[in-house]
Amino acid sequence: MPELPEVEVLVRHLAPLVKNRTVRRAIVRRPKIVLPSTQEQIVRKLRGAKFVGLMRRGKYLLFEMRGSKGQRFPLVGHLGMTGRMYLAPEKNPLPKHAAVVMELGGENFIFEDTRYFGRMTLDDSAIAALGPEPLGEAFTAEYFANALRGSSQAIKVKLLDQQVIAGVGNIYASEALFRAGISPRVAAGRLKAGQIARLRETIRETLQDAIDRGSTVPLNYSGERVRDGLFYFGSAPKAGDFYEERLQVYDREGKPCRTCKTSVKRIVQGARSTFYCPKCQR
DNA sequence: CACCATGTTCCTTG
DNA sequence: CCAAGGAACATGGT
Repeated sequence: MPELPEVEVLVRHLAPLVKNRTVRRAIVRRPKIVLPSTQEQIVRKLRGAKFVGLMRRGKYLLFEMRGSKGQRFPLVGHLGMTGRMYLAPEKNPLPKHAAVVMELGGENFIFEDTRYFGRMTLDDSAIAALGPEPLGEAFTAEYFANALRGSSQAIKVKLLDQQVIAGVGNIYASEALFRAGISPRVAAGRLKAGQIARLRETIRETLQDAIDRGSTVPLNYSGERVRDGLFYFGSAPKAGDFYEERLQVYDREGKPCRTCKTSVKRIVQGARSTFYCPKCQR
């Protein structure tokens, strides 16, 4: 579920649910998930702590906590590839891959992650290393041009560099390049000023559209499979029963480009799939 | 069985 | 030292 838009939607969903709640007890079922913190540190620090606020930075969730002695501290979450966070009734059995559980009284805050690539840690150093927020003011065309200058790396690969832009992942990188009409294989440093400005725009549009359309997973696990906006590749439930096409190229290998009908191509860059239209993307 | 998967980090290579 | 490429991590779906 995890690129910037998914994390943003999750944060908006979770923030009012956790605000002012107190952690009675924290359980670490998968110690790897809290690294570089230790299981003991997490358990000790979270006992009696209260949720003060919740923000997103790149693909990270930043929980602002107030400890039992009044001290503020950050709790940093990352969903990895398969992480999910939600509240569930305390009587519910814990899911198979529950990595960290916080008992809130009546409900549990559950961080489950089948592949265990995610994080829930007290260490916030990763945040400082991130590039600007693509939807924020610091992400200007000038900044972007500067960040790309001199790089021989393919632009698609460059877009995944969290030190350049925070939050773009493998799906939206392909999507933004399609919208900009730019080939994913061009060296980042060879883009013209106009293309860079255009790509900056399409990155912002792509991410904002995804946020506006809602979540890619069911966010509410506490009821009977309440699906407040479940969709993923290709389609999204709208207000009615209709499904709307969501992605233009990602995971559409061999399917017709929605613009020109040319077959969408899949290539591998940096050991990851890239999808693009060879005709629309020069 | 083979291959693929929304992410990040670490190792190797040049 | 730096940039770039690719494997590793761990589990599940097709």
